[in-house]
Amino acid sequence: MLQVSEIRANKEKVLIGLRKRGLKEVEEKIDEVLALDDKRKSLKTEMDVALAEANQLAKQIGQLMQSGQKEEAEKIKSQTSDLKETSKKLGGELESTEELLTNKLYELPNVPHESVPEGRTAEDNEVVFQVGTLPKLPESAKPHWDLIKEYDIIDFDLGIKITGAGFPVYKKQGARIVRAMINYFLDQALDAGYLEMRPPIVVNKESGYGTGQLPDKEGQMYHATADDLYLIPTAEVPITNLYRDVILADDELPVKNVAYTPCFRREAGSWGAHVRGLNRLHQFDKVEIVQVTTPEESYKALDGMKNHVERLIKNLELPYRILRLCGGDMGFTSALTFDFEVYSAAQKKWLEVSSVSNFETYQANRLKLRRKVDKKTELLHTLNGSALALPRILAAMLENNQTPDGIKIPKVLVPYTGFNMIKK
RNA sequence: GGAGAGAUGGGUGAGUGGCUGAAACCAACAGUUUGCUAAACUGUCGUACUGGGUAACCGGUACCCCGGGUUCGAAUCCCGGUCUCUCCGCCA
Repeated sequence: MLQVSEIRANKEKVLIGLRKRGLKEVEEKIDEVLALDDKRKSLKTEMDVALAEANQLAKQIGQLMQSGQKEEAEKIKSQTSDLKETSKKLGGELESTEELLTNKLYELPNVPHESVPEGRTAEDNEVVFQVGTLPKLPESAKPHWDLIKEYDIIDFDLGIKITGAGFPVYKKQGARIVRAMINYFLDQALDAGYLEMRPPIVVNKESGYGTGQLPDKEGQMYHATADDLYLIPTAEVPITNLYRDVILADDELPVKNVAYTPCFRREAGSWGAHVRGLNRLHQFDKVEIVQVTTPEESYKALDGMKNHVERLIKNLELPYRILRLCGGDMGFTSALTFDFEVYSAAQKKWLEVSSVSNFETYQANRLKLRRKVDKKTELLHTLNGSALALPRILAAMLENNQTPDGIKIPKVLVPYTGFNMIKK
């Protein structure tokens, strides 16, 4: 969530930024927040005065009682009831004002970085890199949903039987490739200096709010209502929340964590051809990298993460492009996001396989994730990126690497799979 | 699931309703002493909001798991909730 102090100090910048997202009535919303904050402050001041006076009187009564001056004490007691009433009334108003303010702040997305292009939809994203030539497959080339049947490596019908649509069962060489990729991605992250974590894959409400999935995307998460827990849509949620309510020392920074987890997404409202095969699932595997760092370092860290992801995709020998997301397409909590897409040559489609973002202080503010600078506390910056999400990588790999003899496995994965070709 | 115990600052842990934002100890930080290390000594040592000041800083309020209540006054008493631990049961 945005900081009111920031909004106040840099109102113009905030307005310009939020307009880039195509947010309606930005100025009204900002002014409303500022007005509520003013109201909050004056109520607080007023209440503090009343409370201070009441405390003062209570102290006096205590002293009088102890020295046995009961009548004097009783006299003062009668003065306190007014104060009590006013502070109670002000307290109530203050509480409702604060609640309203927080709700308004929850509705404001992060302010995009200045490099974020204006725009509404994915069409407006800026392609910052794209490989020179895209692979051309013969006419007989098959999309991955046909290939997985042919080679019997993923079974959607079995998934439907035991769970439902969008929950595939990986089989035989398919299962082994998934395991190989997870290990390869984790090892690569370890080499890059990330510490491996293995978090729970269900989280409580507080964690949902901490990283901003709640209240914004309530409907996108599976909710285990009996215990009021949520299945994670990404490892970002448990990992970043490890640092909720934490004040980090300088020598603990930067935090670099990597985690493999399954991810669960309801994908309510998704339908049609673009969800075919592995393109969009309710459960999938992902290795996620997370960093916590200082405001000075965070964009350098973002670059580092971007390079890491790029290296992974290159090593997998997949054609790819990098997009700088436009204001309208960027996630609610992000200040700057790079998407990585690989080209899936039989579908002739670009598939998003990674999203690398800097959230600046937006998450840290909700998380209360800070460091000490001199004697003051300061919000840190959080970042994360997929490195990588597996199913679409697999889809592109299957399609692009199909040959009459089978499907080739990229060289870097062979030590992990133990085979270099998927065969019937 | 059954029974019991508990929740206090970075940690351990004290706390008769007013003198407690909170003892003491440990850790941490700064300094003195010291050839170095160690030891000893001195000091600092929570967070948020808020008023004043360029600032160092000074003042106010709140916070002893959370939410209510009693009281002039609550870490302390009462009610409700959450969580943790121990034992038993069940179980990968």
